[in-house]
Amino acid sequence: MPKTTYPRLTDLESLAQAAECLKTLAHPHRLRMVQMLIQGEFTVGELAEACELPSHMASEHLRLMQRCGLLDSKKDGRRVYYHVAEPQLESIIQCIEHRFGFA
Amino acid sequence: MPKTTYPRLTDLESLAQAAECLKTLAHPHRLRMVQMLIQGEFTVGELAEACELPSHMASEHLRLMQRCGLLDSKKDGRRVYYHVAEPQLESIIQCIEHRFGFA
DNA sequence: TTGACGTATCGAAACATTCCGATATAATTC
DNA sequence: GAATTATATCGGAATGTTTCGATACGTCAA
Repeated sequence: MPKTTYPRLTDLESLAQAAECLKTLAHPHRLRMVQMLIQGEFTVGELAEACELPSHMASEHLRLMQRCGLLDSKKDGRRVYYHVAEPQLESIIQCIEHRFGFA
Repeated sequence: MPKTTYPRLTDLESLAQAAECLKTLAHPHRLRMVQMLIQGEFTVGELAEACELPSHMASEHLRLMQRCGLLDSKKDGRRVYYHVAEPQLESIIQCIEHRFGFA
């Protein structure tokens, strides 16, 4: 008797990578930062102010998102501008916005 | 001099709710379960086997996803069938699959 | 070249998540 | 009703995340 057949399964290693990105995104302040960054570049200080955070904490959140490839940054004098690096990020945010009725 | 203008910001409470859902989804075994469930109903045992997990752990993962509204379940005898409750879940998974090149 | 500014890093406390063995419940079979 | 099967819950150890004050670094202006 044959075993139950399942849908094709993605290997757990790829899923773990996806999960890490998602986990990084799954934070209210980080979601707000990404919502802003989808519309353009902002500095650490601007993102911090929008999230009502001390800027050293904004910096830390941004570092995490940069580390997993969601964002990138460029320096201009003593400011650092962050921007979206992952093209798919906008669609994911749109799904989320659509789901939760804000937008 | 006027303050910098930012994009309209979603309130942090809604973002926190979205973040909680995302965090729940952000786990390799849970992603695999959801990938399966998008294609139909499965029991705890089937999902556990597909993830190579003891079934009491699958049960726990499923409980978490049910608690935040991603899944729902129905009982049939001593088996419990889980299925997708959140319609937007499929699009989110598609974004992720598209991003990571599996699918 | 001193002081202020914008950003980043460090270390530790507080908190949350994951995993697992043990145990419990509920439905079925013998 | 005793044993078996499928699922769920409990408690705790291990691990990871978040936050925050303190501090450091690079850049700019005076």
